[in-house]
Amino acid sequence: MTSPVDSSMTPQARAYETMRTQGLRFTSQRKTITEVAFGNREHFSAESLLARSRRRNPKVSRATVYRTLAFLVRAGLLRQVDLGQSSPLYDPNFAEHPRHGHFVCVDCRKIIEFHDHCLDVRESIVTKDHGFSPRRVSLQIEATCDALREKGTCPQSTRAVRPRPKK
Amino acid sequence: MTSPVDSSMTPQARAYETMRTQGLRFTSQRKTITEVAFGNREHFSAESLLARSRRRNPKVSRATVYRTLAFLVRAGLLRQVDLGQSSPLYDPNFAEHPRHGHFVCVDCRKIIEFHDHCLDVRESIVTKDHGFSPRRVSLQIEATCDALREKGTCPQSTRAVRPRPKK
DNA sequence: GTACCTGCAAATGTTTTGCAGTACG
DNA sequence: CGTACTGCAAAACATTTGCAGGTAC
Repeated sequence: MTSPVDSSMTPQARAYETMRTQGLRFTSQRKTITEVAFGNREHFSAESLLARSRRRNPKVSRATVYRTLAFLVRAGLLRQVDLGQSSPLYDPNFAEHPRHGHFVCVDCRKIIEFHDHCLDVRESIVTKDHGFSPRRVSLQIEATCDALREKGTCPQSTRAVRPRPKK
Repeated sequence: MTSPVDSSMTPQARAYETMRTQGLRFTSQRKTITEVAFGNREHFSAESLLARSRRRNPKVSRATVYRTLAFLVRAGLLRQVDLGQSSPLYDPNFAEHPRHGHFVCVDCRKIIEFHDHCLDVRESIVTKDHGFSPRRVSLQIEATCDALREKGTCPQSTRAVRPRPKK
């Protein structure tokens, strides 16, 4: 559930604000974990979040990482996405782009985010047709990169790309 | 990868045929597990598949269930779907309806399958626009059941429904 | 000062694996 | 008959939890 926190703020600021609002304590561990989680746009695993957090603040424990991840997901700031890895990833771009889907490149395993308004509309229509009201949509497309197959290099392969603006 | 086995056969027959083609042995355990997996259209967990298989054939072990599940997924006959449960489910309808998505009712947790050709088309276009060729699409929509909210009962709630025919 | 939070380590739950014995073809 | 397959139990993981001590407020 999204809390009633100003959505124009950065996810990191919203996390702090939500803690304050709910009377949760602002510990150095929570600060570090939140900073690292929203420090860039990459998707990350719990384990890599722990490793990166510990580099900044050795006091961070695995248990606190899991507890903070659960909080951030509950707060609607982070989304757990399952892209076929052994453990789920967390998507820090969810709060700012709640409707994007993911391409997973079958060749290089890179994750590319995308958004398409027509898909949103059609998904909503189909859902209504079946007597439901949509709450959360999760679309993953495993795909091969055309440029990679033709030229042997994958132009997208550097890192996750920001979703295109809505048309 | 789908093997070069006649796709007009039932998934169960295709499983046996694939075993034969690959020179794998046709054991009573594999027979039981395959029968149970494709015995109805419900999605199931590894653990429930084990329980149901053992009811028919006490010789079935947990290890063999996991090994056979991996084989059936590799053969393209079963699909692992992650619908937010603690462990993944397996979808026996995948071979016959490879393009369907899933509604997950937020209220009753029931899983309803659906298919929409317009979505297929739009997904394909979006993927191509980004320089990819789609291989596998996975669409889950968490939703609330309108009838449930209005009348207190969920008409869909009996069991997974077969996808609608393409329009 | 006192909840609330944390780290630790043990518990949990799921899936995988090594190995000695079994049975399919 | 040989080799692939199986069951068992242990191992390997990922995640959660109980509890004693620490700390934000």
